[in-house]
Amino acid sequence: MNTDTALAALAALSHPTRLEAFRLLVQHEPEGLSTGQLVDASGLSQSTFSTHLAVLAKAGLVKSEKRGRQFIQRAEIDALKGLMIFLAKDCCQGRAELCEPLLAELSCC
Amino acid sequence: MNTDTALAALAALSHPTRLEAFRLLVQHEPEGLSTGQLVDASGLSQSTFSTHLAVLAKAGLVKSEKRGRQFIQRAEIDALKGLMIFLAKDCCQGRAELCEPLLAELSCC
DNA sequence: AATACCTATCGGAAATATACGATGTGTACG
DNA sequence: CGTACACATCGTATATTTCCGATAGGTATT
Repeated sequence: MNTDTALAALAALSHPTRLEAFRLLVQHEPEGLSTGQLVDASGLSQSTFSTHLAVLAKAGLVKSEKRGRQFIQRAEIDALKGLMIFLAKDCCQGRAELCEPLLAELSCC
Repeated sequence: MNTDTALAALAALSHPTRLEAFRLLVQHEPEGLSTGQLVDASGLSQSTFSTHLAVLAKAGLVKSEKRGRQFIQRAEIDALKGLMIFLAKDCCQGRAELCEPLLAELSCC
């Protein structure tokens, strides 16, 4: 993950609607949710949510798969992993002492 | 870290200038850098950078400490850690199988 | 073929973010 | 005390984001 990709992912997740949608999709891995289900959950208009979804897709955080006449959306866990590694490397580049407590807390889950 | 705090951190880091400044500060832990040094590194005007710095500070990612007539800025590693745990919990909430490969790659650093 | 359904895109209005120079506030130095 | 310095804030112009309704483009159903 390069800087531009990380910036796109951070910007995509920095909006309440998109963060909530992404979290919802992660919770529903690996089955995914249809776009309509996500629209309903968001409470926004269909068109507005569609643009939000496009932002998540462009950032590589969500992939869609055609299923009959609807689209099933799925969270890209690898993209989240990439973003976290990008952030972690900020503090780990040759400074393991900064990262150790981070890894210790992460291993709780 | 609650959702609002995470959103503020994500938004703060989603701008090239602010992400770069934060990474610079992480690299200079624990000594920190003066605001002026950060302004110079950014290439932006002093006032513009000051507002960017305020965003990082409001998100809790940077703390400043008065040092003579200048301010020393320091990265809050704990805030980064909190954000990463917030993101990790999205995929770990009772789904350890999603998180294992993440932790495996993170332990590299 | 006609219709109903699901989602994307267009057009436009309102809100927010971003940038700068100018100015204000406080601190050290002579 | 006066001056130079370090940083924040104000005022303002521009760009971007966000939202909606309306419309377009496919896909299944009848």
